[in-house]
Amino acid sequence: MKKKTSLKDIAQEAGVSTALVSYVLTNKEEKARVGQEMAKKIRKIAQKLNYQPNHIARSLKSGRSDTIGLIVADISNPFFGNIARTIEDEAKRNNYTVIFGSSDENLDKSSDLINVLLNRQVDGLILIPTEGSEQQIKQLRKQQVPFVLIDRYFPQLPVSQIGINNFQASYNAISHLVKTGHQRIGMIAYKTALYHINERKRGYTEALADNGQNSMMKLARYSHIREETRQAIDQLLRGRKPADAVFFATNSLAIEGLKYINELGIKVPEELAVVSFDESEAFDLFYSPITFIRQPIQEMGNAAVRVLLEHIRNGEKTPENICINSELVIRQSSRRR
Amino acid sequence: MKKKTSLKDIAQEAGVSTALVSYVLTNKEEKARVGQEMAKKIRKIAQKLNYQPNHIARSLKSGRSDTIGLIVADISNPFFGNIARTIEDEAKRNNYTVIFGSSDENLDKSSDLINVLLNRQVDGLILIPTEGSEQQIKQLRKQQVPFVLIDRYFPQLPVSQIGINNFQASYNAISHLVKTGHQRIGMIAYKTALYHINERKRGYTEALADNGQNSMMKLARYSHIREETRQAIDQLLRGRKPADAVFFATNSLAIEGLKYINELGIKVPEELAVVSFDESEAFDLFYSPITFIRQPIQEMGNAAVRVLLEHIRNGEKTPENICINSELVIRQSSRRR
DNA sequence: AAAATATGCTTAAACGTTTAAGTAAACAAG
DNA sequence: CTTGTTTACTTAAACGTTTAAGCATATTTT
Repeated sequence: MKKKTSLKDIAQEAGVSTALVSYVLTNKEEKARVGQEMAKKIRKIAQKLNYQPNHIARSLKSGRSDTIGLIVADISNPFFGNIARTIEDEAKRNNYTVIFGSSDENLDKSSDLINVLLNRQVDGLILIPTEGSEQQIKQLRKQQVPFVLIDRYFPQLPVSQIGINNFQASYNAISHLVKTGHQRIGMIAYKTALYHINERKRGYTEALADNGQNSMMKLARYSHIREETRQAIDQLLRGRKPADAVFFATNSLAIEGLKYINELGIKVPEELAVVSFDESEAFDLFYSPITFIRQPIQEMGNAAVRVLLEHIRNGEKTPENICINSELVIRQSSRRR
Repeated sequence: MKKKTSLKDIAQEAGVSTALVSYVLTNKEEKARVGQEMAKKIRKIAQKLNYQPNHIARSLKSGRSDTIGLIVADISNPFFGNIARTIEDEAKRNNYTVIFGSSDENLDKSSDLINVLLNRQVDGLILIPTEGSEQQIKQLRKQQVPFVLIDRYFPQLPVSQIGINNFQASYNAISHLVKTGHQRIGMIAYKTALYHINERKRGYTEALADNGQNSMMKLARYSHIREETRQAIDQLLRGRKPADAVFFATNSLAIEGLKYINELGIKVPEELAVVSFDESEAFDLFYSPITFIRQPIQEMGNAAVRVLLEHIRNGEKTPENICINSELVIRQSSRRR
């Protein structure tokens, strides 16, 4: 790679010190009382040599990198991809760059990534934490690294977190299914310690209880999503009293589930109503468009960046918990029976 | 953020110079003939103080950042998300970090991003270039920045590019539709100057010509994908001799198209066979799973990283063009009629 | 006319590393 | 007992910035 022009090159060409060049090119001419003519000359030379400041040198000096690290749980899931996108946009709007990595729901990978990003001197982190990463989070807190969690959160940890009210969203979705005449509503969720998922389960259970219905909760492991989602559906539909509706806790579960429902030739919503958390193009395309809970991705991403920059600039005084409203988008798959 | 421990801190504690510490912690003790005891002591102190090297300082010294920049066309599209993922994995395997941005198919944004990434002293770039970005590419070449293009390419430019044989893939897909008895095969593609898309069109046209069928090509603009895809379908299905099959040039087009096909109540594949480029979860979920052209994302991503690192390490002698085979995944939506 | 101030620049140190070159002491070889 | 070699370290410069402090010279104030 061709060597880039430095302040020194410009200084040489202009016959002045690098300090002067620096003052001019960072618009501190006033403060540094640089002569008008010289300023003009320096700028012209900078232009001619196509000077671009070396961000690394600047960072070393300033101690800031104007970079934030983003760790998502799985970048191949469009939900996280979209979060990444809004975060990148919002960061850029604030003159920050994003370095990112995907933990792929893996604790070691997540730990590695945190280290890599911190070594690159990111000014702060935005995390979609993996199951079991409390220790990593606590460690960050101890090191006083500015960071915020997004999407997933740990209610017992005193750290800044951005999310939705998973309990309420779930409760509303189930209420909707009850109102539309469904009497045997199953749910398929992950077997996990992740709080946000368990809140979704709780919303389901309480809504059913409040309506005098029994819970039919089935769990699948993330690592065995295909087989265990299928098993779950088999169990829900088996027996004398099969489910007449199913609520999926995430888009990935719904997609696996719907594939199987298709294979079984089960008609949605006639035989089985379907509602899912999260969004997916596949939901639009299904012959009976799927009712789903839309998470306000843009607001979440923007809030994460805003809170993080706040922490970076003012030091983390007090954690900020932001809960944004989600929306139930009602479509054909949960039509009144 | 708490100040991290530096070589100086360790040196102080050990009562030696920073140089010695550096030699030990970069495993150059042999070469620098550091005493065994002292080496041990230094390592112990480093451990105790949880020393993590400052990557920025190292970069400034070495001129390398061990970072590669990635610019994708649209991170919210899972196709690009998956490319990003494999690139990040492969880069990490080679001890490189990825900084990324999404150009969102926008020339100015792309130009901005290139600048930001270069200012951060990335060692090289991987680009999914936007339409009309030839000038930016040429500029990079002139600056002798190591870079490779992936997915999209400019055949007339002497730069390294990774892609599939779009012409052949398209030709095969159409041949398959012909073999399965389709006689009026339409195509919906973007109105664009992007070479890879136009190769897909050419594959379609030639395959039809070789089989004595007439072209029914419809174009939509990326910026008006919804309306114009619908128009295109209307046109294909109108008239005395409506299409009996349609070939979509990308997954986004297919998804828009299929939504409309659903709305119209057209039965796939009985009334209309469907084949698409690219993959999508929605294709699996469609009541009649969609036949599609699977791009070897992992191989592409790995190749991009490999070629880029090659260029970074050895200087770009001669551009490398890599063409990887794609695969036609045949399913129900193109069943024999 | 001396003192104060303004103007336009330079010097030098610092950020945290790396690494070639230097040095002092211990030891071996002639 | 000089000379040479080895061992174990230190010094110092460098990467490209930023910025406080310094220093002439010119101009204004008293």
